[in-house]
Amino acid sequence: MRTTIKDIAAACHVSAGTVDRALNNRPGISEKTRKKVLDAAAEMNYQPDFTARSLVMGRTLTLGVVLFDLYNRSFAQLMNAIEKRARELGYFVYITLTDKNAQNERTCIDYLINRKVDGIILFSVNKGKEFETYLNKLHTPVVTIFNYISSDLEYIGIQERQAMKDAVDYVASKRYSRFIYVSPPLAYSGKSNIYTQEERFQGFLEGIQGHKAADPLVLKGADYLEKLMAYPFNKAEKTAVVCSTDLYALEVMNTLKGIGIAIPGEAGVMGFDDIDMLKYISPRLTTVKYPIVQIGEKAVESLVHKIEQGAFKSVPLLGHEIIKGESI
Amino acid sequence: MRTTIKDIAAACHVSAGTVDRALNNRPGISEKTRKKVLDAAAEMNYQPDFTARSLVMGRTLTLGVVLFDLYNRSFAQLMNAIEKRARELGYFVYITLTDKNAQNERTCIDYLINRKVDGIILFSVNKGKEFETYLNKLHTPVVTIFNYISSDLEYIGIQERQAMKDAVDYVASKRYSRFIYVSPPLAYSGKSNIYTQEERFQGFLEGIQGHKAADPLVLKGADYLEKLMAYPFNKAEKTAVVCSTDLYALEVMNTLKGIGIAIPGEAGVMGFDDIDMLKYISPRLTTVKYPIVQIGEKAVESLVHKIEQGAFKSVPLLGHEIIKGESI
DNA sequence: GTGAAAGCGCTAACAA
DNA sequence: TTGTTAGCGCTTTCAC
Repeated sequence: MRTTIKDIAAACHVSAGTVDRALNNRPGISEKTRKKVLDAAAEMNYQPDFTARSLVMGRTLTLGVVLFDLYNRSFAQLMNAIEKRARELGYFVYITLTDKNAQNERTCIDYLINRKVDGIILFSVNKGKEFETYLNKLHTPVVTIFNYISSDLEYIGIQERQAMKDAVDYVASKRYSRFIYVSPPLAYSGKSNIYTQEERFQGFLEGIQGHKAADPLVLKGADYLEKLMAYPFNKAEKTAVVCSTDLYALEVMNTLKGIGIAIPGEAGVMGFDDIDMLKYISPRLTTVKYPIVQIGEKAVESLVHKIEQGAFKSVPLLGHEIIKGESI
Repeated sequence: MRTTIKDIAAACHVSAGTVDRALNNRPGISEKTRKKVLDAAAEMNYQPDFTARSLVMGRTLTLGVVLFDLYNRSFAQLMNAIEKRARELGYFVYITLTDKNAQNERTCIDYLINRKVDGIILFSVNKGKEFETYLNKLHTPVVTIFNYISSDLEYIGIQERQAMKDAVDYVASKRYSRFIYVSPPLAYSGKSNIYTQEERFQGFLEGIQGHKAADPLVLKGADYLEKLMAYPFNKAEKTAVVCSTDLYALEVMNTLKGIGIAIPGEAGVMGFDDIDMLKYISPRLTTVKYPIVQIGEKAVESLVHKIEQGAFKSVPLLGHEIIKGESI
């Protein structure tokens, strides 16, 4: 059996309370007994049982993360940052993946609550009043990232809309007269929380409004590549394909290359995310970069602040930057 | 306050024991009271407290994963697979990232133990007798992946050596007369557990032995790209650059492109891992594919089998396959 | 079939 | 300064 506080108490001929005082640096104990207990604990290789501690304290020193999956590079980087910062602050991390399934997401959150996590970092596909109420009744702090849910909930992210608008401005400065917007998730509009995608789309619309371009072709849904192949690209009127994430942009580039459209000669491609793999891909994708690692870190910090100090450390929307590649 | 078993007991005028019997489908309770309790529980929105249950049962239904980081694509895919399978089997997953720091890794394992995880999936940088003893004293099942530690510990992986040997055979079939091997982690030989890297290297050595090639240039350490640039590539004697992972292969390709060496004209490049990003990169990297998702799934299944049935579900080394690209 | 009581390992309030 | 006691919410044993 593992050494318990009782074993130490017996070995030192003191009570469990005293052992607790020594072990956890609590006041009201003499240096002498403290040392005696500490020595015994070390010798007996005592390791505290967090399960028991959690039960009595009602805290677990654990954060729950609810994410779609780890396929997207950004998610992996995000998760990495969260785990790192959390452990620096003394917290463990439960990772739960929802596969973008709303029902699944609810189950994940429920389970995290049952396991008494001290806080939750939530990248949600759920949204709406009912869900909001549910979250607020949790009595467990939640910080949302990327997909905004409501102003009642702490949120950390970037100015998605402005970022995409800036991207479009940049594209326009390169004299493109026709625009295609690629964002398959928009097909889930209304059904799922795709706030981030919707904001980017709005930013795109606002962006092209400023420039006298033809009505854009908007590609929502999984068949975007087929639609793209049917599009009449032509050198006289250069077309810019603006994508809501780098992954789509890469697919677009592959497809265009496949049908012999020169990039950026005939068509320009704009991404969003600046995933780290881009450096191996040519032409270098022009994209929007934002501080994904910081988002993870700030989310943890704000959440822990709430847990320990009672209030979130509110974080202003973080900045972004156009990475000028060769694809536009 | 959350509804507890006591609340239900009070509401139903029964004892806590009876509620427990009803809730957990235990025998020794009439259908009538069971229904009454279940109804009350549903109505009162009862959610069991895992912390308390864990304390008394000594089990947490939680698996701990110890990984380097999530930067490598394969790790992210692996983690994704582990979480998915684990939750299918009713387990939650603690993710802990070690940054390849041996000390850190020990701390992670210790903490996981204190939190009473039911099992650990370990991708270790530690190794050696002392570490082995430590792991064996844990009384918590451990399954190791990739970096083999000892035959006393469950291990899931592929035939790394044979896989690299096959890769070299394939390369040789393409009439390369000179070989460079790239594996920066080999610089940590002896210091860190780099079993996987060492096996691949051995496979490489065994591989070229069969083919009358000149002594290979082996690039260990972080300066592999500089060394590569200084290498006298020449068209008459084609050189194959065999890399221990795709990430190095991509760096190599970037560097070679940078100095104007044609691939595969002057130099061939061979990878290992088949990360999913390859499909966006040209020339298509020739590489070795292995079932990373399966490794994650099998690790979970074997571990859970051990936890629940008392014995690991021993898994034979999984297969691999050469993906024929255009880089060799 | 059900209730009462003990206890998992720890913390915290109150006595001494 | 120290010991004692009473839980945290649940499971489990043993009476009845």
